[in-house]
Amino acid sequence: MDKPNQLFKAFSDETRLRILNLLAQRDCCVCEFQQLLGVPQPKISRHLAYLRRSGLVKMRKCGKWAMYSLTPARDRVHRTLIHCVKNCFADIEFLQQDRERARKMKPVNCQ
Amino acid sequence: MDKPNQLFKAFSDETRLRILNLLAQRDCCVCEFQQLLGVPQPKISRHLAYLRRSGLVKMRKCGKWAMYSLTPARDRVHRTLIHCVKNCFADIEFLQQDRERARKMKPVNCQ
DNA sequence: TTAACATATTCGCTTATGCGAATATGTTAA
DNA sequence: TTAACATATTCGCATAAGCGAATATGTTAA
Repeated sequence: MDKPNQLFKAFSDETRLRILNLLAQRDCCVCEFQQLLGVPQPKISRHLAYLRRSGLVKMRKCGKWAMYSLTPARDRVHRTLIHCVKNCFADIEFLQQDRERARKMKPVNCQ
Repeated sequence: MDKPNQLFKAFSDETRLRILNLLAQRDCCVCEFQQLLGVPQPKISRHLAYLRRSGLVKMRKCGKWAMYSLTPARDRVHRTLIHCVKNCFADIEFLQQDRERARKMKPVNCQ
């Protein structure tokens, strides 16, 4: 994953974009993505693995949960794309709804 | 092309990214892309058609040439991604080399 | 009108991508 | 230790994406 287009590719799938959109708001575990996005667990895990390989997210184990979060940006492209996720989606309804649902959901009990 | 991930997908191919990178500097016709990128003409035309369908570039006929240029950004994501092309590629060598080559090439004679 | 140039598109093929189903692994709580 | 929970991975398949070769179309200049 050096080629800049690979980074764009990581953002080019709807499920991955929804995952990144949620992570821009707060850390989540797999079962939270599952409930928030209404998507089967293997599909979530697959895309999280892709994002991990792309260097966009990292995972920490926390009891029986796997907590995912965004990594710090490595270069300008990375920084800009994450900025985009954080700031450009206000007018995209389904992404705002995902965030709203996350705001209402009690986060997993994990320190 | 409404889904935001479709826009990222347009940037996720190396040839298309190189085309957009050149267009961020100046308008080009197909035969210029061909020389500047060292890529077969049908491949260039195919990716330009893709970018046109994505609403990222527009074309004007000019004699026997087809001059391509970036379209004005329609929304925040579009604006941010174009900004990224214009400003984030300074440290990506092969994209800078493409630009440098374009700077040295005498543009097509077209008003 | 013919030749050379510029561009777009079609075709057949190969590879990449994404998916659901099934399954494996690891963790916690009873 | 057993059951329930949480997550990751494998498999087989379907579709998408990208490619080169060939060809079609349109334009200019001789």
